[in-house]
Amino acid sequence: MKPSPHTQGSSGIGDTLSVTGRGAAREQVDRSVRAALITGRFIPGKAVTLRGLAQDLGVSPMPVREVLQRLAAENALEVLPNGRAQVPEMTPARFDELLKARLLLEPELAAMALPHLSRDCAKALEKIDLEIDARIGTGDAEAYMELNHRFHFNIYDASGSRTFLPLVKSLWLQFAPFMRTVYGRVGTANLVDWHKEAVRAIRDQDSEALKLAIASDIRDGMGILGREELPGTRSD
Amino acid sequence: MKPSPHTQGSSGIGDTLSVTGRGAAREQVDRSVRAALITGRFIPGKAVTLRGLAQDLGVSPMPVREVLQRLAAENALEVLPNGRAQVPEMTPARFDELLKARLLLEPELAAMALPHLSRDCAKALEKIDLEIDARIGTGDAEAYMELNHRFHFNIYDASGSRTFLPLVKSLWLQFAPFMRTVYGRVGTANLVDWHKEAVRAIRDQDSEALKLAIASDIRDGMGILGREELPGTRSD
DNA sequence: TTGGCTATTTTGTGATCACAAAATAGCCCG
DNA sequence: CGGGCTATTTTGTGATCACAAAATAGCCAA
Repeated sequence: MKPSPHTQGSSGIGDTLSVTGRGAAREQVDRSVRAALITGRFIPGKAVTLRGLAQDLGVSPMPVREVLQRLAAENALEVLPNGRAQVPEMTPARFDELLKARLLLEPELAAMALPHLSRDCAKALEKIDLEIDARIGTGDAEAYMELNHRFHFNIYDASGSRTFLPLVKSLWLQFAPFMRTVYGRVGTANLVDWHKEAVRAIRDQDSEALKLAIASDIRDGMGILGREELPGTRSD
Repeated sequence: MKPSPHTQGSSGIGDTLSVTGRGAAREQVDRSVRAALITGRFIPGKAVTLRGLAQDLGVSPMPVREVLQRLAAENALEVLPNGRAQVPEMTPARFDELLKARLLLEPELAAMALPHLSRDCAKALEKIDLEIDARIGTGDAEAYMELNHRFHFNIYDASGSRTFLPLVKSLWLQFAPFMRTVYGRVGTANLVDWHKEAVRAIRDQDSEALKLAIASDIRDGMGILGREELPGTRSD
């Protein structure tokens, strides 16, 4: 395979998991592409080709088409007038909007999940956070993003929400690919650990404290970067 | 065509608009289905079939598949484990979530749009609102929903947002099909006209007043119904 | 060497086909 | 007349094909 300079090459997306059943191919493609987006393995601005992905995953272009449409609907991908799909490039305005939307929705979603979060869940979250501490400073941005994602959605998923949860997932798909670019450069260190504060709030079933912890975590996580990375100035 | 009792019959969705060009078929299907959803022409719980829609619109099942995937990703449709797609039925919990999400996002989005709303835009909005007043009391729920949608998105679209706007559009696609069911029964009368208040706020470029007007409009519009329609009790 | 043009290849799109699962209709038996 | 079973039809899914547009590579001339 000889990828052209404007298209995304085969970048280790394929996993040879073959489960037979209804909608198996599409589900496999969906999981693979979503995982690739969350960990930032797609380069913004470079086109992801239908046949390329299909070949990488060992399926026909058909299920890939459907998955790409879904991800485009979630604004994880943008389709250009020519029909090519790519991870949209980040702009200061878009970054500000994403931050604002996250701050509005995620603390609320965490509060919704709070009643469903048992002490065992808190234990599991603490374990994830310890893994994050271990990986921090190693510069392994991909592992950090994976774990951070898992921490947040271990909380959010407990909400059982059918409205807020998809919205928040869409937001994560939008900013995650960009974070990778920056974490690789800035590093993941010197983040105040609001995760521990969140775990404490969950143990105490303290809704307001949890909302504050989540909001602070978002602000810190997205505040570190963005400023030096993005061109132009932001007003706040 | 003989629709089975569990599938959506051909319900006047097709419009014989044929524009040639790249992605023309998909765009036509997309517009048609979205319009049908916004005006509540799909019955919740009844399956919408691939081949049925394709035949109604005079295209192959292929572009319909992609559009349905997109709408499923926006939570406008739900796909059952068997692969059938349908408008999800409303539940009290989902209704509350939709209301909460709208109250969080839409006033903010309107405020973002405010600087881009000229005096001419205010005039256009006033015209739409007058049309609404004319149609109110006639019991024409479909026309009311069409105009109300146009009023709100004449504001929202001006924001140029690439994050909030899609989220809000997704929310509208989720509650609109349900509203039709209720408006047909309750009627569209006795709504306090917060639209006029919104227009005034736009003329004055008063951000806080606009946010308040939008929030109040949402609360009134969704408060009238829901309570008597939905089974079970809601806590607030 | 470089700029612009053409030819080849690649890509998205829409249609059609084959297949298996699911839903429906029809039928027989009680 | 009603209920459970089977046969037919319908449906979603994945693959493949044909075509036009777009992108790339290649080439020739200045």
